[in-house]
Amino acid sequence: MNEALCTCAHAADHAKDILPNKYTLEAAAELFKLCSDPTRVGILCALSRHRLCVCELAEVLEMSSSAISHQLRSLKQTGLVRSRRAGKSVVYSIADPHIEEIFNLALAYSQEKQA
Amino acid sequence: MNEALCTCAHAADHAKDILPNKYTLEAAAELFKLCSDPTRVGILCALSRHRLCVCELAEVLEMSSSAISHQLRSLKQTGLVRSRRAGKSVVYSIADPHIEEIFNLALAYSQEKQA
DNA sequence: TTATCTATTGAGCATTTGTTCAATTGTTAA
DNA sequence: TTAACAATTGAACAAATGCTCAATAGATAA
Repeated sequence: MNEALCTCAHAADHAKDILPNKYTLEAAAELFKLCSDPTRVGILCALSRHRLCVCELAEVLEMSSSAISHQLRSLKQTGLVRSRRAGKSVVYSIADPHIEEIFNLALAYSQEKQA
Repeated sequence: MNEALCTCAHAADHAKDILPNKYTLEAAAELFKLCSDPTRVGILCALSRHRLCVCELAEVLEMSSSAISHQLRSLKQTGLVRSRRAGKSVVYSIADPHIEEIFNLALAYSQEKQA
């Protein structure tokens, strides 16, 4: 930040021009952050095949309902999942198919690279 | 975890069967985590157009070389970027075009949603 | 050699994150 | 109504994160 200006050739000038603004960078980071935790990845992965209630998700991921519920909260707040009450249960599903596409692409990549 | 078993209908059984294993979920999360910080998003975004050295990146993103260098370290360790020394400078570039694709998809989405 | 520019590294520190636990709210059935 | 199941919430706390600052290393030129 408070450093002497770089004396490298200025490809930087063009890079700076085309860099998306701060808010776009933050929005993209925010989107990725939602997928940056194994628990949330598991939730999104499970929901991309089935609508599931909280306790089902808890069972699938072998975690407490409370932990799942906390994570669902962030996913819902940012519009990645939606919920609907069904009797005692609350059923969650993926809200944005666009996200699902990006998500599955990355998941396939990870699965492939692992092998 | 130590809770009474869910008595919901068992769509959970199938969901559990097709859920990728723990390591795949962690690998996917790890991949997303690298893109989950505005600084790293900015770095990847800039590098997807130009090869740039550390101090150029510092200039583009208006941050200290030290901060940039720290972030480049994680990006390099996980194989998203590569580096090459060029005189006093070290020039970084995107290592994996597959990642670039996923990344740009998410960036476009964020940019669109913002408008 | 010394001086200068560039990059990396590690310690320190404030902030954020993800979980557990306990309490509470919603819904249904006895 | 009361009891049981399902979900949410908030406090607490350990772990991880991302920065700054200062020291160090690498490369080049005087």
